[in-house]
Amino acid sequence: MENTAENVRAQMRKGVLEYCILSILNKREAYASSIIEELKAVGMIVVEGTLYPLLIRQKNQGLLSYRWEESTQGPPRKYYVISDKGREQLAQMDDAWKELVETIDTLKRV
Amino acid sequence: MENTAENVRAQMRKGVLEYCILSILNKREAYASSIIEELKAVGMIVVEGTLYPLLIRQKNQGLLSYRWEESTQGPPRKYYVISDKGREQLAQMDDAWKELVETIDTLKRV
DNA sequence: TTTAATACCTTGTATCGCAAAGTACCAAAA
DNA sequence: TTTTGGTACTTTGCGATACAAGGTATTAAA
Repeated sequence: MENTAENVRAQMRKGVLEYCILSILNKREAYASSIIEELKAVGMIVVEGTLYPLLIRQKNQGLLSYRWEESTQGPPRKYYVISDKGREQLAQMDDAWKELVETIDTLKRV
Repeated sequence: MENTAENVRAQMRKGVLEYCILSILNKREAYASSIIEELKAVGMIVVEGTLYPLLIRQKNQGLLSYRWEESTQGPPRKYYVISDKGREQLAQMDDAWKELVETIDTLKRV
């Protein structure tokens, strides 16, 4: 049972990923590989085996829909689009996130 | 599969609990029930079935030690104390937490 | 037609938090 | 003395999440 710096980060990310996905899709449509790229760019490594099931879950919950689009460089891409319900969920998550940040801040101070 | 506001909060807390415990114990020694009280006070409900195994895990990792202390009102209490290794881990977690907060912030903006 | 790149998907595993139930100690009331 | 209620610690079974690893399919270039 190791506890590297990487493990610590992975641990902290738990449960926040869903929030990140909705946040990304709230800005623009995207397909899985591009989402992974964006997350990697901000230092949040996510692997395919994590992302695909997550997208399917959110789609099944009605938070997302998707459409196929041809690519000039490879197989067709599944572009995900956030739904009204997804935006409601995102608003809730924004609140929950703010609360969490404040909670940690309070805990450290008092 | 419901998605109430409470579920959203519970989701977000995942993985952050360990950080909270070390943060609390870095301020002062505490026993499980008092830790639950403190977390409840800042709006972070945690139940016994979650906290006790977590404390045992952290103790087994050498992040904490404990000592028994008599109570005037009930059975003896197991006071947990953070160790040097625990403080190192906490420092790593502080960094990881800051990074995560910045990451989310970046994701929302760009 | 083979190879490389891109993209999507599935399976098995470990871990985490929760719900629920159980054990034990102590003091005050019956 | 026995019972009751409060406090505290512990365990078991479950559902959900992320990861590792491997698989399938499409396209274009060699």
